[in-house]
Amino acid sequence: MPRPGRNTYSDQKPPYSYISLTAMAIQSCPEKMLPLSEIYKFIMDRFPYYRENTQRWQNSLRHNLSFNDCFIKIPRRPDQPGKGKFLGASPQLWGHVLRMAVSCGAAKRFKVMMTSDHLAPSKPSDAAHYLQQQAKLRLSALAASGTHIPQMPSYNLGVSQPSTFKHPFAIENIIAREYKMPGGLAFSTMQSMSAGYPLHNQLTTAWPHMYSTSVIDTAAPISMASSDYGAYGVPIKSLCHGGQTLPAIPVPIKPTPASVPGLAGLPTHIPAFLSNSPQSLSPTSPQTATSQSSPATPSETLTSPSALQSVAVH
DNA sequence: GACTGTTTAGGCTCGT
DNA sequence: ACGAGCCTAAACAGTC
Repeated sequence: MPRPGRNTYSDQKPPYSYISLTAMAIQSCPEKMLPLSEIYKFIMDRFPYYRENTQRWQNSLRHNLSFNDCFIKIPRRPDQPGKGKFLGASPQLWGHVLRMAVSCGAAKRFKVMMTSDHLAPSKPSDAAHYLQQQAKLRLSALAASGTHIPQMPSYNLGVSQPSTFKHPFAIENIIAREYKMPGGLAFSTMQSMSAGYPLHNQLTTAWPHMYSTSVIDTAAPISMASSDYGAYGVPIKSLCHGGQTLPAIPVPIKPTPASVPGLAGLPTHIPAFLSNSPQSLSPTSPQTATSQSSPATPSETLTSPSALQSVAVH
């Protein structure tokens, strides 16, 4: 099978949702946040498909970013004039991935997108099974770290056998080709997200005067299985933000509803553990600097059912 | 004026 | 048939 190069996928529409594409762009950036224009650039640079009809897909992308709460918007610093805010990943992205696994929506879409090429020898169900496996691993890891983990009786996260599925469209396969750290660690940007909550990085970058480095979460990175990629190749550990503090400044893109259809069986406090309270995971910093002054409290932002609902494959 | 962000509406595909 | 998820188009308001 030919090794896919940067342009191998050429003009075919990538099997990614706009959410995934945006996540890729954000993760490719060391600051873990990008303005909209840079996200456009990232997508067009890597996916020739998106070099055409820019108005169409960019409008769709903006729609998704606005409609969904997988991303947070970080205001520009006063010394960073420009249009629009910076976009950063929110823990809802993990909920997005988890829900994909639960609903097998990833497999559904994956089947559609991949059956026509030679890139996905795995069964479509493997993607969903793998996501479930990774969700289970994440839950187990959080349990081991002492974080309260609610029961999830409505969801079968158990998988007998982890899949070795790795999609050539995997984010790291795309990003790593160009985003290697000086030390040659190709995936260090991914791992940095798994080791610490990217929001901290985002916020200290955007508002260094507000976010002291003392709030860096020192919780150990969660050890994942050898393969950490879900459907679409989205590296789950980079999306779930295990072991993080939760700055309060980010506001949900849209108000989170009190209840979300489709998550009826899900305990409403699940996002609380996904977000990992500072108390449980940031011993050196019981409270983030601004957790009291934010217009949107972490609980409002991250513990609503919508945190897991988010937007599937958008 | 161009860009950004939000909202509404409709269409398509797929699973139930 | 129906609902869910996703994509696209369009309109509008705000910002730079």
